[in-house]
Amino acid sequence: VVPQELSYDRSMTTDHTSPTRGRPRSEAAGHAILAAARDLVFRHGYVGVTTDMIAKAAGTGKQTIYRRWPSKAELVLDAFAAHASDRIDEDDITVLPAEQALAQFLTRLFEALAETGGAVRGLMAYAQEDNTFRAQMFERLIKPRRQSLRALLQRGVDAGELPRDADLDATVSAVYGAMWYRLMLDEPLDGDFASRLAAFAIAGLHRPPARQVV
Amino acid sequence: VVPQELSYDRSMTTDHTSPTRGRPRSEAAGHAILAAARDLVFRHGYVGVTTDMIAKAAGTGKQTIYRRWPSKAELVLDAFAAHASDRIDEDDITVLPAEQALAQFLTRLFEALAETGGAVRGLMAYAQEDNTFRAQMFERLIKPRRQSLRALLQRGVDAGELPRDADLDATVSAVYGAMWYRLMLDEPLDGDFASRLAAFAIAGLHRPPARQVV
Amino acid sequence: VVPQELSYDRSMTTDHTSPTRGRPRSEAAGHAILAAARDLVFRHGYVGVTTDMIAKAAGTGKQTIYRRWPSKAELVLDAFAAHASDRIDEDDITVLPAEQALAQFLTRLFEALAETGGAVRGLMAYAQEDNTFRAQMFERLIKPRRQSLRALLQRGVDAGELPRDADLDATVSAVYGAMWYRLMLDEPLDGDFASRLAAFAIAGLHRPPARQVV
Amino acid sequence: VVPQELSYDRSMTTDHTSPTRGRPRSEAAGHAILAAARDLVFRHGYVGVTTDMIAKAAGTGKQTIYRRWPSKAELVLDAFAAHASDRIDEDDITVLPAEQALAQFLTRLFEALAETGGAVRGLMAYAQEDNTFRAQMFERLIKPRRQSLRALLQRGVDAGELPRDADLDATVSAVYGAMWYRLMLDEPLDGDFASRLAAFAIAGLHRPPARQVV
DNA sequence: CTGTAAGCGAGACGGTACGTCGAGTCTTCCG
DNA sequence: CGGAAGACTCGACGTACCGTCTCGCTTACAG
Repeated sequence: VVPQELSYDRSMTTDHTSPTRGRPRSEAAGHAILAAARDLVFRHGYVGVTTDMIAKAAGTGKQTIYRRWPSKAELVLDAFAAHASDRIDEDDITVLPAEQALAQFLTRLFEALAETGGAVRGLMAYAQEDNTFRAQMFERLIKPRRQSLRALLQRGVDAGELPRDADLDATVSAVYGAMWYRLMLDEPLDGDFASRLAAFAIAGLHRPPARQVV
Repeated sequence: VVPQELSYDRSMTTDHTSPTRGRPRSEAAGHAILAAARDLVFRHGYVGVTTDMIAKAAGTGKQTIYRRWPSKAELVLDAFAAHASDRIDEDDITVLPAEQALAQFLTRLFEALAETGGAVRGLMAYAQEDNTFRAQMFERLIKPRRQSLRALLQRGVDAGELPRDADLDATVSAVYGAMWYRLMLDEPLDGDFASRLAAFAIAGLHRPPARQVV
Repeated sequence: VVPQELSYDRSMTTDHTSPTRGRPRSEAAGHAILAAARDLVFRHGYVGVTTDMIAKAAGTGKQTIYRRWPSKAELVLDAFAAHASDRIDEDDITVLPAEQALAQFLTRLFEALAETGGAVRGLMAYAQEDNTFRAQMFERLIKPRRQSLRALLQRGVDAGELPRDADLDATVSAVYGAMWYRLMLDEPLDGDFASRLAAFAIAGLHRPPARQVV
Repeated sequence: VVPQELSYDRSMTTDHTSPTRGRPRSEAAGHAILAAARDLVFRHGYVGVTTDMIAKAAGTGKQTIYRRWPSKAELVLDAFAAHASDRIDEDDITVLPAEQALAQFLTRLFEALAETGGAVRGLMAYAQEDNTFRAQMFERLIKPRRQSLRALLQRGVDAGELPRDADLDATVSAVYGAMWYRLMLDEPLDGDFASRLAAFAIAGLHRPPARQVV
C-alpha cells in the first residue's frame, strides 16, 4: 500500500502554462538523490549529513535537490517514509486473535525500525524546530501508521473480541508513544517488548474487572 | 526534592591538584547564566536561542559558559531539570485510589509541561544527535520522573488495588511515551487526555477478562 | 601603470577541471569588498577593522571574503597596492636634474602616504608575523617602488650627472628605509625631509672628496 | 652604558603609603619572567607567545607580570632592550677613522640583531597599533641607538674628518632606516651591507663635488 | 530545424551560529 | 601586601551549513 510514484511533482514550480515544456526532470537524478540520502543518513545520522554531501554522492547539483524538495528534512522524509511499511500491514495478520495480531504487528514494526530508526529519530528531532515540517511528517509518516494500527484494533472490536466502548485512540497513542519513547531514548525495541506492549494494550482496552477493593 | 546545589562542578576541569586554587567560579555568574537560559528559551524556543544571546543576557562572556557546560543543550538541561517536578510528586496524591491518583499526577505533569514543554522538546530533539547528552538527559530528566510514576503504581499494588503481576514498566513506558508523543506532535495535553490515559493505563494493568479466546 | 584586473583569481581554488564551471565569482562583490576594505581602513586603521565589518559594509558574507583572500592582510594589500603609485612616476620628473627629480619624487611619495600611510604601516606590521605575506607584500608593494626609484637614479647616471660606480642599491635602501623608519615612528614626512633626504642621497652617490684620510 | 637595574619599579603600583609594607616583590620572579619572555620569543616569535605561556614558563601567575609591566609588549621590550647594546658602543671604535668606525659599529649592530632581530621586529609591528607603546619603544630602544650613532658621527665632525655643516640627523635616519628596512623585509644584514652602508653614509655627509654637469 | 523554455552539474552567494583564542582584570587562598 | 592559580569580560577569529542564485550546457516540444 505504498505509493509507487515519488511523492514530489512539478506542482512545486509555477507551471500554469502547458503541461510539459522544457527539459523534463530526470528520473534518474531523483532516484539517485533518494538513494544517496538514504545511504548517507544510515551511515552518518541525520545531522551528520549535509545537502552538499547528498548532492555530491548522488552526482547532482544542489539545485536539483531543492527544485524537488523544499528542505533537507522533507527529502529525508521522502527517502524513508515510502519504505519498510510494506511488510507491516500484510494481510496475514488479519486472521489472528487481536493480541497476537498486535504483537506480530509490533514485531514487524520494530524490525523495520532497526533499519530506519536512526533516520526517523532525526526527522522527529528536526520536526521540533519546524512546524511546517512537523505537519508534513504527521501526514506522511505518523498518520498512516496510526490508521493501520487503528484498523487492526477495529477489526478486534468488529469481531467481538474487544469491547465496543474501547478507547482506541488513547491506545494507539500509548502504543506508538511507547515505541517512540523507547526509540528516542535508545532502549531496545525487541520481541519481548513487543509482546509486553501488546498484552498491556489489549488489557487496557477492557474495562477493569469491577472494583477489586470493594 | 530538588537538588539545592547546581549540578555542575569543577570536576569538568582537571583539578587533580589541591582543592580550591585560583579564583573560584562565580556563583552569581552561574545563576545568571541559568536564569538567562531559562528566560530566553521560554521566550524564543530552544533553537531560537544562541549562546551569544545567553551570554549577553547574563552579562557574562561566552567563555564562561563553555567553561562550565560543554554545549547549549547541557546548559538548558541544567536550567530546566531542577524545576517543575516539585508539585507533581506531592503527597496528597497518595491517599487517592489508583486511577484518580494517576489522573491527578498526569494533570499536574501536563500543567508543568505547559510552561516547560517547549524547552524540554528541544532538549529531546538535541538528544537525538548526541549520545552523551542523551545519557545525561535520561539520568537527570527521564529517570526521576519514571521512578515517581512507578512508585505511584507500586502503591496501588501494595494496597491490593492493582494485581501483583502487573507489568509496571510497560505501563510507565506507555504513559510517558503517550505524553512525549503528544508533546512532540504538538497535540494538546489537557485534562481530558489525562483522564483517558489514566483509565487506559489502569485497565492495562489488569489481566483481560479471560473471554478473549472464545 | 596600474593593473586593470584584480589580482586574485580562481587559481586559489582547485580548478584542475575544465575552465569556468559553476557560478562565476561576482565581480561586483569583489569590488565592493575592496572598496569597503579601503574605506574602513582609512577611517579606523588597519587593526580597527574586522572581517565582519568589511563583509557587512560590502554587503557580502564573510565566506565570500575568505573564499578569495586567505587573510585580512592580503585583502587590504590588494585594496591598496593598486593605488597611489600613479602620480608618483609621472614623466615630468625626467627632465629635472637628479637631486630635484629625487626631491620631487619623494614629495609626491610622501603626499600619497599621507592618505595611505596608516594602512601601509598596518600591512608592514602584519608582514612581520607572516612570512608568506611578507613575500606577497614585497612583490606587490615594495619591489615596484624600488624599481621606479632605481630607474630615476639610473637616468642620472646615464645623463653623466651621477658617477658610474655609484651604489644605487644601497641608496635605494637608505632612501626607502628612511621613509619607512619615519613612517613607522610616526615622524612627519614633509617637504623639508624630502629635500634633506634627496640632498643626502645624491651626495652619498658621489665618492667623498678624498681628503678624508689626511 | 646600560642600566644595571631592571627598569621597572614599584612606582607603577599605588604605593603612596610607607616605603615597604607587606611582602616585598620577589626579585626571582622578575628575573624568571624576563628570562621566560626572552626564551619564548626567541623560539616562537612575538605573536607566537602568549602571556599565559610566559607566566607558565616562569612559574608565576599572570598578575605578577601585569603588576610590573602594563602590557605584553612592554615586557618583551624590557626583555630585549637592556641587552646586546653593550658591545656596540665600546670605546675601541673611537680611534678609527669615521667610515671604518661606522662600518665596525654597524657590523656589531647587525650581529646583535642576528639574535634579537625577530623580537625587535615584532615589537615594531606591535608599536604600529599602539601609540603609547610606540612612544615607550622610541624612548627605550630607538633614541639611545640614535644617540650613540650620532655621537659617533659627531666625533668625525669634531676631528675635522667630516664637514661642519653635515646633516647628521638625516644620515642617522637613513642609516637606521636602511637597517630596519632590511630587517623587516627579511633581507640579510651582513658585513657586506655594513660596509656599503657606511661608505654611502660617509659620502652623503659631504657636499657633492661641485656640479658635474656644468 | 530552429527557437524557447526548462532541467542539469557546478559552485559562488548572503546569512547565521558555532566554538576557540588571547589580552588584560579580578578574586580566591596561602605566605 | 605579594604570589600562584585560575576564572572573568570582551571581542575577533575562521569554519560550517542552509537554502538561493547564476553560469554554460543539455534536452525536449513548438512553430
